[in-house]
Order: sequence, then structure tokens, then C-alpha cells
Amino acid sequence: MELTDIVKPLLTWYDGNARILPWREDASPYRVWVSEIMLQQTRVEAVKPYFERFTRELPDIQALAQVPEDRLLKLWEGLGYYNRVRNMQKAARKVAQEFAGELPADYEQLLALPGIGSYTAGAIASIAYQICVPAVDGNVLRVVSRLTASRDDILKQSVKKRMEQQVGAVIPAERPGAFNQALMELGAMVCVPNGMARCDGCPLRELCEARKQGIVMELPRKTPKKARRLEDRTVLVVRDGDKVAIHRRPGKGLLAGMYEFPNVEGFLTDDEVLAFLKGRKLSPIRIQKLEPSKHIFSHIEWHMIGYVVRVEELEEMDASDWIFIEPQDTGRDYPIPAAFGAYTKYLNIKWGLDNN
DNA sequence: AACTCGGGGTT
DNA sequence: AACCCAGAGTT
Repeated sequence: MELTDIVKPLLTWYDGNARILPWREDASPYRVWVSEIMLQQTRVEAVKPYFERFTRELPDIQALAQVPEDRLLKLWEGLGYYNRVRNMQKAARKVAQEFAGELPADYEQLLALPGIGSYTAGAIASIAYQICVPAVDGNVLRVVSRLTASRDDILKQSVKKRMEQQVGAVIPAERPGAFNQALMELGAMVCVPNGMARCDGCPLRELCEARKQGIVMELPRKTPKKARRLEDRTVLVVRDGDKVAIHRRPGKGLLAGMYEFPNVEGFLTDDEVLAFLKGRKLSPIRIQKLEPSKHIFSHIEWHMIGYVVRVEELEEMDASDWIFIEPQDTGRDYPIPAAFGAYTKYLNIKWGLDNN
């Protein structure tokens, strides 16, 4: 089987089965760019509502370059991998400066922009500018592994490079964007991971080497991932009247620049929490345990317990990095990661004058 | 080459 | 519980 044989049946299948997606309706370079960044390690269905809201508020590169960081993160809140959007803004500013606000129609220049790697550069170049370069993502690695019955580890960069070359060699000059998208669409809809591939509906079933050898389910091969590390944390809902304390995380590292409830490593007892607050010159009036919760990141697992603590704010309070916010301000202004989802409801409570 | 960086849907 | 998703950047 020559890989070039897949082109015609694949494109024919794609023409009849391509999903209708917002970024396909109007495939301007900017919209393709935004969609490709959002789609990194993120499913199509999860991206759709974010894409609509993001492009409505930031319809062009200029708007993206100028929006404040908190607002930018708020538009990304819940999508994860927040460096994606910070890098995209860096790139937008660079494009505004160096390319007169127009995304370059060149693979190497795209590749040089922050947040754009080989996949995304290939996707933008081929889909928005009809340039003949491959766009090899996880779908394509799986599809090519099976088509060629490759038992190589697709996480190795040498294997990825080889498959990029293999795909690059058969891209049809007339429809590079459609071809790349067709490979991904096939991987997402037919040649699926996790369980049975839908080979009966595959336009390439007669060409597929893995199917001939009966090893479709064995492919692709990947090195197993390292186990997640577990962390215990104590989350504090510190309330002064109706206001609740939040804190901005550092500009680097996990959840950089996002807002959170004050929290500390380990599972603290009531007394330890009270001591912690007094250490910051806050005077606790009442403390109550909240429900425990768990959040799973890709490489960390947080086990959390929570307390709501009512305090009186003293003048010499040593909590200058805490912001006491009104309940109604939360949702509007502060990007808060999903990890704190079990406790964010306490931001919106009108506590009132009761004894809580 | 190994590690960091989110969140959620599927199986 | 394990896998994986239209990956990229850093070490």
C-alpha cells in the first residue's frame, strides 16, 4: 500500500462527513488560529462555546493584543492550560508589531510565534493559507500508525517527525487544509482511541495494514505515563461580613495568574486554621468545616478539605495579598480555576446578618 | 528525553 | 480507574 492511495477516498469521505464547526464556517486566519490553540489537548465539544464567546469579544488580533490579562484569563476560565492564551496574546502583540497585524502566511514564521508548534503552524498554514505542510496531531499519529501497522512509540519525537514526513509527502496541492482536517476527522470519528475502532465505516479499510494484520486494537503504541502525585490542601473561605477573601496566584507555574481561595498545604485542624489566621493578624470569630473535595490535574491530584471562617479585619492585618470581594463581583471579574469548584458557591452567598 | 501545564468526556 | 483529547514550552 502506498500512502498516496488514501488521498482520493479520504477527501471524498470528508466531503460527505465533515462536521459543521464554527471555525469552518468562516475560516479566517485569526479564527483558525484561535480554534487551533483552544483545540490543543481539548475536545471539539468543549471548545465550541468558548470559541463563540472569545471571538465575539475579541474579534481580531488587535483586540486580542490589547485586552487586560484578567479579562483574557476570564474568557479562558475552565478550559485549562492557561499559558495557551497568554502565549497567544504575546504572539498577537508580535504580529501587530512585526507583521502589521496580519498572521504570516508562512510555516516557519508561524512556528516562531509563542504557543505555535509544529502541529499548529501546519494547521494554520494549510487550513487558512492553503500551504502544503502537514498538521500531525494525536489523531493523525493514531491513523498513520494503523494505516502503516507501525508499532513504534508515537510519543518519540523521531517517530512523530517520520510520520510528518510521510504525511507531508502525499498532501494534495489543491486541498492541503481539507486533507489535513480529513485525517484528523477520521481519527476523531472513525479511527477512534479507547475501544473499538469503527472500521466498518472507514473509507480506508481496504488499505489499512493494521486491519489486514488484525492488530488495530494494539495500535498506536505509547510509553505509559508516570503516576500523578497526591497533594493534601486546606482551603479557606475567609469571610468578613458579605465579603470573601481571594488571592492571586503567582505569574508562573500551576494556574499562573488565576485567583483562588487562600489555601495551605496539608490537612489543618480547626485550631491550626485559627492559629494560621491569627498569625496574619486576623481575628477569627467562628469556624465551620466544609465538605471535602478532590480535583485531578494531568500530573497532580489535589485532595482538599475546607473551612469557612468569619473574621474581623484588623487595621494592621497582614494579608495584603488577599482581596476581599463582594459576592457579585466574583463571577464577573476574577478568573478562578475549576479546582476550587466545590467551594466557589460560597463566593456567591449573601451571608446576611445571621449568626453564621 | 523527561517534565510541566487543566479539565472533562469515554470506556 | 485508565485513557486521551486538533500540544507547546521548559529543563
